[in-house]
Order: sequence, then C-alpha cells, then structure tokens
Amino acid sequence: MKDDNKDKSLVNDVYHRLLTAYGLQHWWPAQSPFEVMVGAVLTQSAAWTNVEKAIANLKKAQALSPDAIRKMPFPELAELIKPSGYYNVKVRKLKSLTYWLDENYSSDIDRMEKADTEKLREELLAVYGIGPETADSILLYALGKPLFVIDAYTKRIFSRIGLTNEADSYNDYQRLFMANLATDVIVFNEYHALIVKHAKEACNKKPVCGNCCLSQICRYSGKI
DNA sequence: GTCCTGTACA
DNA sequence: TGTACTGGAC
Repeated sequence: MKDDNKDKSLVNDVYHRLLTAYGLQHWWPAQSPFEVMVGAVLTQSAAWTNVEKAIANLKKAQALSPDAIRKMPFPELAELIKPSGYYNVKVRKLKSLTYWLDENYSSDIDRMEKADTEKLREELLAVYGIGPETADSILLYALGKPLFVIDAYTKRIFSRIGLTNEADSYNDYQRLFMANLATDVIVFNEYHALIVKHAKEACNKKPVCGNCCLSQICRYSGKI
C-alpha cells in the first residue's frame, strides 16, 4: 500500500531543502512569452548557454516574433539557430509552432493565454516537435498556467531519492508533484528550476553526494 | 532503440 | 577525445 502522506511530506521537504540550498532561481529569463516558447523548443537536448546564442541571433535579425519565424526561409532560420544544435529539426519545430499559433490564435499570445489550459495542452501536444515537457514548459513559464514540468533531471533525482522508479511515465511523475503540492505557479516555477540547478550542482549523472542538500533523505546517498 | 548537431568542459 | 546538454519523432 502506497503511503500518500509520506509522498506528500517528501515532495514538500525536497522543495524546501533545495530552496534553502540554492535560493530563488527566477526562471524564465526572457523578454516575452513568445521568447519563452522559442527557448523551450531550442533547449531540447541542448545546453542553455547555446540556446542563448541562438536567441541572441534571432533578436539581432529582428526574427524573434511569430510572423518573422513563420515567413523566414528555412536555411536562413537554420543559420540563426545553429548554435543550439539539431538545427534542421528545430527549424521545423519552430515553423510548426508559429503556423499553429497563427491558424488558431492569429499569432496573438494574449488570445492564446485566455484559452482553457487542458485544451491548450492537447493542442500543443499535437504540434510537431512539442512533447509533454516542452508543452508544460510553455504553459508554465510563458503563460503562467499551473502545470508541473517533468524532465530527465526530475526522474534522475527522485528515483535516486527512492520516491519513484526512473521508468515511471511522464504523467506518473507529474501526478506525484501536482497531487502533493498546493497549486501554485510560483512554487511550480521555482521547484522545476531548482531541480535543474540541483542536477547540475550535485545530482549529476555521476552524483557528488558529499555536499548534497538532500543526502539525509536520499536512498542513493547510502546514509539511509 | 536510433537519429538529430553545435558547444563547452573534463 | 569523450561526454553531456532544461527532448521528441520515427
């Protein structure tokens, strides 16, 4: 029998430990919701420092708008986003996103933001190149919708703690967080960002458990 | 499971 | 020289 209270206590405990260790992360660094959407696509399997270069290129070319990306020739757009890697598939992804935005919301983010969250999520998942993580990142970080973002780091950290199995599905993980946290956009925002921070600082692929703020509650640390 | 790809850092 | 990077399509 699963102990739901224990899950709830641990999910909240981990958040406070990470927050104490690393402080507020203030994601997502961007000047507009559309910039967040573009970043969410470009950062797929790419280091954020490389995404920043691609976004800087787009800004310099006055191309960081739905219309500009939709209308720009494929090779030209590929050249601009090249630093973020996988540039041919990512051009297709950005094009698909902007065509969807144009056809359904006249490229108007405010109009998009007013739509029902579940409906938006379904629509985004149907767009080429947008899977659950990218969809939830866009909904949370661009539009402020209360969805918890799951990524490879979340799976790594929480399966090591012993709260989950790494093979559990995206929806399983999302349910764990959304069922055990108050529905709070700020907390969802910071928690995911802190998970990314922790995966870089300590819970690497080869973990550094010596100076880990979660070692007291993590099975992997060997202390429990 | 494999492919897509430039960049940084050990 | 190898490895990892805030995944998703097929």
